[in-house]
Amino acid sequence: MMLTDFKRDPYLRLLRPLVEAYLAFYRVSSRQIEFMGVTASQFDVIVELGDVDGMTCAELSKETLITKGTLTGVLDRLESKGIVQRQGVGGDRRAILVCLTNEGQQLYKHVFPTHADFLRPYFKNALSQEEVRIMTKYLLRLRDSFEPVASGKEKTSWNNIRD
Amino acid sequence: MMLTDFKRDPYLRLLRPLVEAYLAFYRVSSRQIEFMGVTASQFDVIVELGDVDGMTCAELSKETLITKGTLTGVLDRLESKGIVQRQGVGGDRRAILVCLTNEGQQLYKHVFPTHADFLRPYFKNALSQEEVRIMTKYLLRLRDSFEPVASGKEKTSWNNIRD
DNA sequence: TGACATTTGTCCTAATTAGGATTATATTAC
DNA sequence: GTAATATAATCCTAATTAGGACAAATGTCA
Repeated sequence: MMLTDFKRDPYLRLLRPLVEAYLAFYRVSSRQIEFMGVTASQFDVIVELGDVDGMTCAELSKETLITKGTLTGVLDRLESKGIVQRQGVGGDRRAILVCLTNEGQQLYKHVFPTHADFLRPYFKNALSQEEVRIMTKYLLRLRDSFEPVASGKEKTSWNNIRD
Repeated sequence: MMLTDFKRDPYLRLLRPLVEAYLAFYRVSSRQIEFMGVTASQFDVIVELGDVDGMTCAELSKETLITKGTLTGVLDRLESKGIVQRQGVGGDRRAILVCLTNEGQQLYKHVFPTHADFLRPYFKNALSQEEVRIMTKYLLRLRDSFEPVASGKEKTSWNNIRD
C-alpha cells in the first residue's frame, strides 16, 4: 500500500487517495457479496462465467485478475459448492474448461444484477457521468504506466498478469 | 473485485479501471518492496513509524489501513526481525506503544526514499500535476461515498476502519 | 460506588494472495 | 522427427486479509 508521508510530493500524493478509494470500495463490496454466500473472488469468477460456454483457467485468470496460484483454490471451493465444474477441452489435454453448473447459472442470474444495483448508487452519488469518463481515462493511463501493454505477440498465457 | 461485465453501465464502468489501476500499482510496488526484505504491509508500518516516537495499534491501524486482526501478525513478524518493539504506554494499561528499534530507524531511512524514487516516475509518466489534482478530488469523493466520515464524535478506535 | 458499555489488543478461523517448483502436454526450431 | 522451449494447471509456502470471540482495562452515568 504505502501511505501517509507522500503528501507533499506533487505526484505521490495521489497514492493514498488511490488506496483509500480502492479499499473503501473493496471492503463495502466484499461484505455485501459475502451476505450472498460467496467470497469476492468467487463472485468474480461466477460473473465472468455467466453468459459464456466456459473458460480456461488462463482466460479466467486474465479476466478476473486473480493469479494462477490463487485461482486453483478459488475454483476448488466453487467446485465443492457445486457452482462450477471442470471439464476437459478438446484439442489441448493440458487445459481444462471451467463452466457454471445449472445451480451456478441460477446463482449468477441472481447475484449479478443484485450486486450491480447495490454498487451503482455509491458511484452515482460521488461522480457525474462526465467525471466518470475523465477518471476512467486517468486510471487507464496509470494502469498502463505500471503494466505496459505487451506490444508484441498476443500472449494468452499467465504472462498477462505476471510470470 | 468485480469485473468485465459492467462495461455498459455509465457508472459501473469505472469499476474495472479502478481495480486494474490499483492492482497494477500494488503488484509492482509490492514486488519492489520485497526486494528490500520486507513485505508491503510491513513497509507501510515502518514508514508510518518513521519520524514518530511511537504509535498505538489503533493509531497504526487507522494510518496504515491494516485491520486489527492483520496488524497483530504483521507486528509479530516485524518484532521478530528486530525492526519494531512493543512497549507499555503510561496511563492506559490496555494499550501498547509500537516503536522502531535503532535497526528499524536505519531501515526506514533507507527504504522510504528509495521506494519513493522508484514509484514517482510511474505516476509522472501517466499524469500531469493538474491531472493528479483532479484525480485526487474524484478519488476522495469515491472514498467518502463508500465510507462516510463519522460526523459525530471523533472515534480513535477500530471503528474508523470497521468494527 | 456500581452496573454497563466501550475500548484495546490478541487469538482464531477460513480464505485469499503471489511466486516458485512441478508435471504434463504442445509448439518451435533445426 | 527429435530436442529445446513454452504453456497449462496444480501444488506448496509464507504472508496477508477480515471478522468474530475474548479478557483486561477504562469510561460513563445514575
